Amino acid sequence: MNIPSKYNPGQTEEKWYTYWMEQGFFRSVPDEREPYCIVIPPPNVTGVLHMGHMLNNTIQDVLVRRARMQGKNTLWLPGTDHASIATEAKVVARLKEDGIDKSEITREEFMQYAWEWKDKHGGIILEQLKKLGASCDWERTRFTMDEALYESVIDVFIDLYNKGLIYQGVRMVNWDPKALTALSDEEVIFKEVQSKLYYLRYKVEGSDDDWVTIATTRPETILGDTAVCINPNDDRFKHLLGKRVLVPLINRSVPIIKDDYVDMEFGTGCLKITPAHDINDYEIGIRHKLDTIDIFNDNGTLNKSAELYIGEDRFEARDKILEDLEKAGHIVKIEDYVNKVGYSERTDVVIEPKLSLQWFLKMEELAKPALEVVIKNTVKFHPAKFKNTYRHWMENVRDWCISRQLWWGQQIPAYYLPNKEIVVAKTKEEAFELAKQKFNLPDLKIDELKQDEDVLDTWFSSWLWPISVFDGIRYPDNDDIKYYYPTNDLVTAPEILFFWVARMIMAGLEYRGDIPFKNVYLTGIVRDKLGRKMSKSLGNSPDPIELMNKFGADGVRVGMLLTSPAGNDLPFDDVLCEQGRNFSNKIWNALRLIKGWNVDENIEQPEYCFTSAKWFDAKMNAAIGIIDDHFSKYRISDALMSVYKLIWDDFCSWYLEMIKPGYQKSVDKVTYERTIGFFEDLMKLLHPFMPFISEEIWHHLREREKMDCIIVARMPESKKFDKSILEIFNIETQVIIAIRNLRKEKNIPNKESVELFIKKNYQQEPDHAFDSIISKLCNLSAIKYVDEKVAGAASFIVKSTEFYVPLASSVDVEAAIRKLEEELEYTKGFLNSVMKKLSNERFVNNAPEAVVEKERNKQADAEGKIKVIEEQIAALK
RNA sequence: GGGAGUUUAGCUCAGUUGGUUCAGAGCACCUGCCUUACAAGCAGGGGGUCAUAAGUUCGAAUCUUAUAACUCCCA
Repeated sequence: MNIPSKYNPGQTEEKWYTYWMEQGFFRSVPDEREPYCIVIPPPNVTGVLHMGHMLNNTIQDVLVRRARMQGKNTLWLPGTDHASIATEAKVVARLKEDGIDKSEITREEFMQYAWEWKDKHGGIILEQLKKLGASCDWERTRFTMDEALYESVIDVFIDLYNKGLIYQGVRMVNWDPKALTALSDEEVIFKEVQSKLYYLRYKVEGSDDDWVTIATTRPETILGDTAVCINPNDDRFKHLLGKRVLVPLINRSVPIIKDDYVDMEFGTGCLKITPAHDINDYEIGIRHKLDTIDIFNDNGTLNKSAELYIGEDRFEARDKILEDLEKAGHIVKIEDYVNKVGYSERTDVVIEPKLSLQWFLKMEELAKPALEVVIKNTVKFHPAKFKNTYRHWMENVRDWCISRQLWWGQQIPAYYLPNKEIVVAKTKEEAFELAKQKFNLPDLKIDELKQDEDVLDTWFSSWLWPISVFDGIRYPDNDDIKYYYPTNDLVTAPEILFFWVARMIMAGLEYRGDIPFKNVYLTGIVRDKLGRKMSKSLGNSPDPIELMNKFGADGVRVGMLLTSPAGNDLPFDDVLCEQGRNFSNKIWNALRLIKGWNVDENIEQPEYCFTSAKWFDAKMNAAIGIIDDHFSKYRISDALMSVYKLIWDDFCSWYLEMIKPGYQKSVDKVTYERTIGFFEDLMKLLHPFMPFISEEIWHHLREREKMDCIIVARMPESKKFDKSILEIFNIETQVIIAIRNLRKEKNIPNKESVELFIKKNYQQEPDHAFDSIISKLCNLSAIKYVDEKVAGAASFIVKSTEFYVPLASSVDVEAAIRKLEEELEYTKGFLNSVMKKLSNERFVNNAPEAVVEKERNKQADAEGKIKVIEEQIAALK
């Protein structure tokens, strides 16, 4: 057999992915088996694969592959969302390149362009996920604008409207003047900006020279002022109460009011109130029944209500008004000031707080049960610390603004009548009939109905995802939804805990009467080595595809998982993937070793092989128990590390070395078969983490039938095992390590065999089980059990057993004594600490029996050892 | 300003109801080895006042309180 000494993942990975697809191993349809289902957090159609997706989807694939190997009917359902703002921005930009302005084309034409764009670019991420090994059922790929999902969104809107949960209202929204749409709070990024605080003076009405000075960062908004406000406890301004002031330049008379909101320490203690353009001012405006003057157009230019600078951009207007205020003598002073300004996540322009008519969904009633299921652990969060954050949000939830001033998305099914009334219905025809009936308008013509121009927030599609992908909104009793819902696990980032996870729980409870998933695994954020978030602008994100080309998908998967406990950020470093690649190579070489052996059916199994196999069997079963436990707690990194150590340390470094036949010797059939069996089980344990190399090895180990693939093999379960052999082995390894150290110290090459004498003390019976193994690993020519100390030999002590290795060269007695004395001192100190506990009556009386018993054992061990050491020292002297 | 979380080896993190030699793992580091599977490797080794202080307890990395630093969410 000619296997290269370096594993080459590229070809192997592509080969197996294709093969799995051909055999339909990812496909799932309902049957009698227990289902296991994950719906993918739909990536945005505008995106390309980044490190966050890599982490997230690697974890999902691990869970899915494990479930599949546990014999469950496993479905990982892939898909994408339409990302209305981001996609529309891309499409608009593309049209602009072609010289087309969005305002010049119809909605239908625009939608056609958008669909073309989506068909061309929308599937990139999903294709990239295949390279990672994602075992999704691609036949079930869904998109939030697919007909079924689109209609589900509309149905839900109508239903919630009819339940009185959806309403239209004027609200202060985050307005993006470039995208011309409202944004949710989560889509606004606050940045610290070096700006100025302008102190402006307003003349008191009817006075000659009385002035009030206010401070503002946005002087252009004074044109929308409708009051000046002071704190009721502020004695400095008491004399002003009841008076009015004139807004500079336009001389609008506005009242002076008092409100607790005003911070007496900040600025001058006088606050200008612009209800149309500041959320806090808006609330004060409501409390004091102030006028609201909106001075901006939707695109951020000033409108007629501003009286001045009409048609100019808000920032140009700021420059101009400052000049004019200066000339008119209204500027008192200007200070440097750092404040936080909101920017649009999508277009990066400064957000304008703006009053606008939007559609809202009432949250309070929906939030209550959604909070309860998390508090009661019906939906479990991993890690659980996010429960607190979730509760805090759900208890302070605000109504959800669900309308967006865009075209790409589900158009709101609300129709306006000439009489300004609104009807909500699925089609224009239905709306027409409804309108005639409801408002008694027999003469109404269908063309007089005008549908709301706006679309729904993308999250208003995503929150239905675990239901709508199975068409469970339109057909609540279909086989798929009944079988797969509730799904099992959801893997996502904590950043979207609220506006996605929470809302899915609400929708699930509302439309299925049941939670959408049982477990939520929250990943961390992938950062660079310096702890910075990966971003395009910093250019600090590696290209996942290149990484996979360099280290193999298996290697990158391991790299992603090695340092990513749930909920913790992952400081990513290439060396992690390198570690993964090296691990692949280690496994590969274990295969090379075993496949290089000559198997001789005529030889008996040697004792050392029998014992080695017995030990490894126990070791593996113990490890399986640990791995299962890690998985049950969603400790994926720990599970991987357990598999890693089981393969590398226990299997390769210990077991294979133990059974490895000598140069040009053959291995017996029993040992060989046993070893192949172990290797198979190890590959099964590894498969969820490293699907490709494990499948490749699986097929090298034996000739297989077409469908006999590891991806559908049964995961080994922990069987009963002999614990005592593990304990004995631990002691034996100490002996082996001591002999290796001895060889190193004394410069005895491994090729040169030595003898080992063992002196048991305290009537202990020799245990020969591992003698042949120690003999092999340490190249001993003989092991002899003796009753007397061996003079002139190097020695060491394990527990209270003495070991002697006679050496050709003379033993340095001084050094030996020094070493023994050090050990004696340490052991005495240890005994001392044990005795302290045992002589403390309160310890003996209060501590549990088992704990006291253990201390007594420690005492006996230490005393025994001390005696042995002392005897050795005496003998040497 | 309000809330939550974190702090253990150079780095990233484990450490369950306080109780085994409990101070751990991986990586990194140091030393010696190209030993017929693997130098992408083998064998061995060093390294931490468990953020600080006080308290509870027979016993504290673990529980309590205070302090400090950092992170996130909300306003």
